[in-house]
Amino acid sequence: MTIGSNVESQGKCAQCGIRQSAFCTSADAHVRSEMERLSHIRTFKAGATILAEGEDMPIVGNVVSGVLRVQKTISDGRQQIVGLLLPPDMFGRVFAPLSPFAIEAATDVTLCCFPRPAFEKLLTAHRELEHRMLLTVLEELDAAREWMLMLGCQTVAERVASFLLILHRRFKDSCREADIGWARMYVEIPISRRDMAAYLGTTVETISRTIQTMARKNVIRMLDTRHFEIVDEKRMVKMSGREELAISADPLPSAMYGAH
Amino acid sequence: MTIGSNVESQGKCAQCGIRQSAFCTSADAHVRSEMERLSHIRTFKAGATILAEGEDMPIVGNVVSGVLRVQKTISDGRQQIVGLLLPPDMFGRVFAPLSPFAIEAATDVTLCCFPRPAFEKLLTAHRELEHRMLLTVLEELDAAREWMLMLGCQTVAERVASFLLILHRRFKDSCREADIGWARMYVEIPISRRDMAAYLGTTVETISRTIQTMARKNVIRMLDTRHFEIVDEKRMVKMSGREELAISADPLPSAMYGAH
DNA sequence: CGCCGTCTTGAGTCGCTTCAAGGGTAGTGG
DNA sequence: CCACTACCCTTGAAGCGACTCAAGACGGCG
Repeated sequence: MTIGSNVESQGKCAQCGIRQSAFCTSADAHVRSEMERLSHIRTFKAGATILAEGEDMPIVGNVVSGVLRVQKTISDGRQQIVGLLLPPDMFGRVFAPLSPFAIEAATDVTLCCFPRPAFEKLLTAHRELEHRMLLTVLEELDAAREWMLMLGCQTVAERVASFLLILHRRFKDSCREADIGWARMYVEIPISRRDMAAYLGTTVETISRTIQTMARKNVIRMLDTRHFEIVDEKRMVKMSGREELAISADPLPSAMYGAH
Repeated sequence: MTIGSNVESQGKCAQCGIRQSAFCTSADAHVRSEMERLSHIRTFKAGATILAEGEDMPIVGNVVSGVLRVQKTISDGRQQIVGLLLPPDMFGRVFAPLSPFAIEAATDVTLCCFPRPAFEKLLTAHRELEHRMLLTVLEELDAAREWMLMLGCQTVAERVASFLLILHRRFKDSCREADIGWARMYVEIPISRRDMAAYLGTTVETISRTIQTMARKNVIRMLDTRHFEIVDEKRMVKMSGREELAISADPLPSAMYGAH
C-alpha cells in the first residue's frame, strides 16, 4: 500500500537490462528478491580476466552487457575460444571447485555476479532454478557440439559465413526493437578479428581475407570493420554449407544455434 | 526373510555390468526398482541407427557394452562425430522433442533403454536424479569444449596422441582389474579408422599415416590395427601437446577428460 | 603530429587432403 | 578347400587450403 512496498520497484534488478530474459526470471518473486540481495553488479574493461584457467572460481553470474570469451590456452601459447557469452548468458561453472576455462572480457562488460557457494545453495534450495539450469546447460552442450562440427569438417569460409548468420540471428530481435529499416540484414561483430580467429579456429589473416572476398563478391557489404550488411542472404547460406541457418527459417528447431 | 524378497537380487539390474558406476546408482533402492521396471535391455549390431538426426526421440538410456557415436552429417555428406559414448555413459537428450544429433552403434552394443517421457518424469519426481543429471551434463560440456580446443588449434598428430592417452586413461581401471602385467600401457581403440577420422576431424589416410609414424618412432608398438602399447609415455605426452594428459597425473583435476 | 594496435594484403611454404592403387582379412558360396 | 567379394587399412604422389612471415594501410589517442 505504501510506496516502496514492492522490492522490485527500486532495487538494482528494476533497472536491469536483461531482466526479461535472464536466468532469474524462472524464480518467483521472493526468490528473486533473495537473488537481488546476493548479487552485485561489477564492470570490467576489455581484456580483463574474470576467472583464470584452472584457478579457484569464487563467482558465477550473468552477462548484463558486453561480451565474454570462454577460452583455453595451451602451453605453447595457442588458444581457442570455446564459447562467447552475450547478454543474458550465464558465466562460470557451478558445482566445480576450479574453472576449467578462462573467462575474459572481450569488450567492456557489465556482469551480475553471485558468490558461487551462495548460488549453488540457491539452486539446491529451489528446484525450478536447478531445472532451468539443467535446460540451459543442455542447450550449451548442443551448441558446443554444433561448433565441433564446424571446426572439424568445414572450411574457414563456411565457418565465417555461419558465424555471421548466427550473429545476425542472435541480434535480430534487438535490431527489430531499434526499428532500423535495413536492420533486417544488418550484422555487428562485437569482437576483434583476433577473437574471431580464436573462435573460428584460424588466423586473423585468413579471417580478413575471407571477409574481404565475401565483400568483393557482393555477398556482404562492409560498413566498417565490425559492421556489415548481408546483401545476398541466399548465397550467404549456401556459403555456410548449413541450410538450417537460413534467416527465414524461423522459429528455430531449438535454441541450439545460439552464438555460444 | 524369504528368498526373493530383495528385488535387486534377481532382476535384470542384478546382472548389469555397469550397475556400480551408472547413473542409476544415485537413486535409492525403491527408485532403482522403479527404474528397473521401466527399463528394457536392447542390443544393436554395429552400424545400426539408434536415433536419427532431427527425428523424434522416444528413448534415452545407458550404454551397457560397446560404443555409440554421436554425430551430425551435413548435406554434402561430410560428417563429424561429436561424442563417443562408452559404458556407462548415457545417450539421448532429455527435455527436447527431437534429437539434434544422430546416435549410431559404432560396435555391437547393449543398451539399457527408458522411454524418454517416463525418464523425464523420473527426473522431475526425484531431485537427486535431476541433480546428478546436471552434474553429468556439465562434465559433458567441459569435455566437448576440451575437444573444441583440439579441433580448433592442434595438429592431427597431437589429436591422435591425445586420443590414445585419453582412451588409455578411460580404460586404465578395467586394465587393472584384468590384472595383465603390461596392461598399464595398453590401449585398445574400440572404433574403426573411419570413425577415428570423423571424431578427430581428419581423414582415414592421415590417421593411418600418423599412427604408422608413431610406431616407426617407437613411441607406440602396434599389436594389431586396434591394439597398441604405449612404449614411450613421455614422448607421447609431448606429442599430444597437453601436459595434463600425462598418465601419472592422477587423480584428474576433474572428470573432464573422459573420451566423450 | 607521431605512436601504437588493429586490420589488410602479398608471397612463399607446409600440413593435410585428394586421388589412386595395393595388401590384408573376414565372410560367402561353390 | 579355395575362389571371390567386400571392407578396412596402408602407402604413394600430386594439389590445394590455410598458415607463416613480412610489410603496408587505417584509425584512435596522447
